[in-house]
Amino acid sequence: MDVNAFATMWAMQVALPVRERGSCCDVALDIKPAAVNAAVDLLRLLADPARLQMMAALQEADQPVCVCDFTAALGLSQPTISHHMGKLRNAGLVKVTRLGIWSFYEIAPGLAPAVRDLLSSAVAAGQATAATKR
Amino acid sequence: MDVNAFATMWAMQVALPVRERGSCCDVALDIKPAAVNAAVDLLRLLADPARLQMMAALQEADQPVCVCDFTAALGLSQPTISHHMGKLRNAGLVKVTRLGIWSFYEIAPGLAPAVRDLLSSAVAAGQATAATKR
DNA sequence: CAAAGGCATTGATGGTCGTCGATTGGAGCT
DNA sequence: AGCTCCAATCGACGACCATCAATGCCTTTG
Repeated sequence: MDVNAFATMWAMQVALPVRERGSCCDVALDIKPAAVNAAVDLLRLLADPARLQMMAALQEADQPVCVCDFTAALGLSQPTISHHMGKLRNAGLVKVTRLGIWSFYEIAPGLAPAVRDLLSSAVAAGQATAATKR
Repeated sequence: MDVNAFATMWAMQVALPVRERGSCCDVALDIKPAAVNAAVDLLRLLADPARLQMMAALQEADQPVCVCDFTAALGLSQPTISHHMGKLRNAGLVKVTRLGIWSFYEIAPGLAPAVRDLLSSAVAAGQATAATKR
């Protein structure tokens, strides 16, 4: 039942189907708290321009990417990039391999497909809303 | 090319394919800044336990949901719920219809499918990572 | 009309996070 | 050894945000 049917019943003075005055408060929050916290942590990790762009670039890159590449591409200082990478690395989203002086980052091999889908959906949704907001 | 081939070439003292000392900094950040900002805004909206659970509940609900339902279900004060709902409403994610003294919320009818996919992916990724972290 | 209930708004507060400068630790080159 | 380069860590500052108490608006009920 949509809200139009709701309003129609209201106009017809028909009793509300479930809810009456004072009989509030029954919603189905059927997601486990642990899953909610995990989802929120993932979303907060991606909810940053630098981290989102780095993750998107790593997902489309066919080679591991050096840190120094990101510093110039994003216009951020090296400690900031390292700080963001540390968060992604600590969360298990990326894998680092030190090679000589450089540190090369790539998407973690064992990353859950759902997380990859989340990343893809995020960029797709961003492009969609950016197109409509124009 | 994966990082193993990278390391192999390094051990064999083969010259690095593209990168040499001092020739850093070339990555493809092929996402428009507007899309990045839109995606980040969306992610930050969903990166909150209350908002994520409310959006997930609205997406699975077959009826518009009253505000008072969320206040009790989430254990938050009424101004806090209203504050979160104001953000979701301002972003165009939900639609509100006042009916008497109650305000009923539902997913915005014209919401882009990509955004719905993002929401679904978020809960799926949260459940997946919560299962692996166990 | 007066009272009560539900929701939105405001103001204030405490905590979190992004950013950068400075420093440290390695690794290669001379 | 000494120098240079890159990356990670530390400390600090500034901004943003989630939360709640108080208030006001609107609607319904008595």
